[in-house]
Amino acid sequence: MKDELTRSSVAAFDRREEILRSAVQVISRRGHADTRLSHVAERAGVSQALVVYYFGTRESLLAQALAYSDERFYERAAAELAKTSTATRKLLRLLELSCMAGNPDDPDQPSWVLWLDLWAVAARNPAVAEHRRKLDQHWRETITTVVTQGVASREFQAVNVDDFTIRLAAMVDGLAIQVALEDAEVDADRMLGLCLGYAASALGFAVPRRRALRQSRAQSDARSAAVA
Amino acid sequence: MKDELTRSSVAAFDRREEILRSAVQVISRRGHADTRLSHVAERAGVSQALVVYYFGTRESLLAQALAYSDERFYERAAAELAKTSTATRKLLRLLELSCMAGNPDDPDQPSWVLWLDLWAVAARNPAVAEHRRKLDQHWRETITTVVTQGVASREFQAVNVDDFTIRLAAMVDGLAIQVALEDAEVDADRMLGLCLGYAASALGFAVPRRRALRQSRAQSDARSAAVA
DNA sequence: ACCTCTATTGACTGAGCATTCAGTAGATGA
DNA sequence: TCATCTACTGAATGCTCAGTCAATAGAGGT
Repeated sequence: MKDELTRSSVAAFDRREEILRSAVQVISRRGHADTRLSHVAERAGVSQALVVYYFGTRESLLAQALAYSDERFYERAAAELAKTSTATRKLLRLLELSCMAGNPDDPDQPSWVLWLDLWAVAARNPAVAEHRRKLDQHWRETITTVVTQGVASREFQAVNVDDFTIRLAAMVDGLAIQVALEDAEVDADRMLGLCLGYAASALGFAVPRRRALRQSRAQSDARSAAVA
Repeated sequence: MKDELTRSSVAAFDRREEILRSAVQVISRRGHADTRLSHVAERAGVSQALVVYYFGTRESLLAQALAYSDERFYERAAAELAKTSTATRKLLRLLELSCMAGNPDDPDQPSWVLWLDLWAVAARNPAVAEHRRKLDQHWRETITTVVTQGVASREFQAVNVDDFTIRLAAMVDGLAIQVALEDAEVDADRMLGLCLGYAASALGFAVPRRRALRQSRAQSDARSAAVA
């Protein structure tokens, strides 16, 4: 599959993305700080010089890789939301997506570890910081929209939407840290339960029984297996 | 003040801590990844070789600096708690301490930026991960103890203490990210308000009017000024 | 007076790595 | 068939740094 594309003469526009995907994987495994151009090149099956050819500098490559990774996540979330109708289901789905901390090897399912790097990098790199700010704002707007819809449709009780959104987003981030760092108490399932519980009690809706990560997990495991 | 100690013949045991403090400051400013032994040495006013003499490797120095920084924070928090009696006041104080994202130059008041680095490093370095896990557990136990006390004394309504603790801790971490990265919506005051609001509604106590960060801020500003 | 131990340094080195460069192979088009 | 452009490479280049080493100065002990 890969080789065909590589050999094909028109595959040029794929290269860039292929390198980005490789970079995401390498960063996930080794961390932003320990990611070398040579690692990325090797994983992408190209020369180190080509990576520079496309991205100019290492810093630029890494920044774009980080951006690529979480943009994919938001795209996916948006797509899922569009397929869902009621606000309650939308919120549920949003939280489910947030709680699957994918294995670092599947580039389509970004792992939370990358966020840890993103935050650390954003703390000193203004360009990355700006990008992160935008993504975060976008994310909050997504939540806000869903909640507002739910309040309007009487699925949710009236709340201060801004406060709720910021609290929920923060809780997700905070729990994600625990999951990413493999805390003994908090795994992905617990994380989902805690987020769901908070949202349900703040918004006054009932949590559907047995809404665990089973289905999503099975799905993603299948994909990982297929890839490997 | 510094010079006397440096010149003194018995100051040897200070060196180590002095270097650690310098490392904390450099990491705060430049980030873990961009911290060089030479920077730390320069700031501590010693030779680069001496830093290696005390800490062996760069990695070891940085790990110990991170550890040093947040241990100081917990020590301070514990001391403050001991001075406070009612559970409500204890919780208030805990949250206030969590919400002052100190300026990176004051090593006694660790800034949240360091946590971002700590998390990113912990994701790949098992030793750091282990240390972080312990600290986090300790932190949760602190919260749990206060809440349990409050429930027992009827200051708080009965809750699932474990769930509450994890949620609150996560919320603090998540909001801290925003504060550290200078989000437009969330600054330290807003952070405190949101945490306080959540705790108050979950535990059913009343938030004291006008409990902002003013006093703590003034205090810390004064100290920073004195140091500079 | 001599030894030894500790804290400290300046100067060195060698590895690792991003970036540069001079080129090649193939496609496109005139 | 020649010129040009794009994708791509291998091999240099040169810099940055962590870690080594041999040496010194002073303190304490004998």
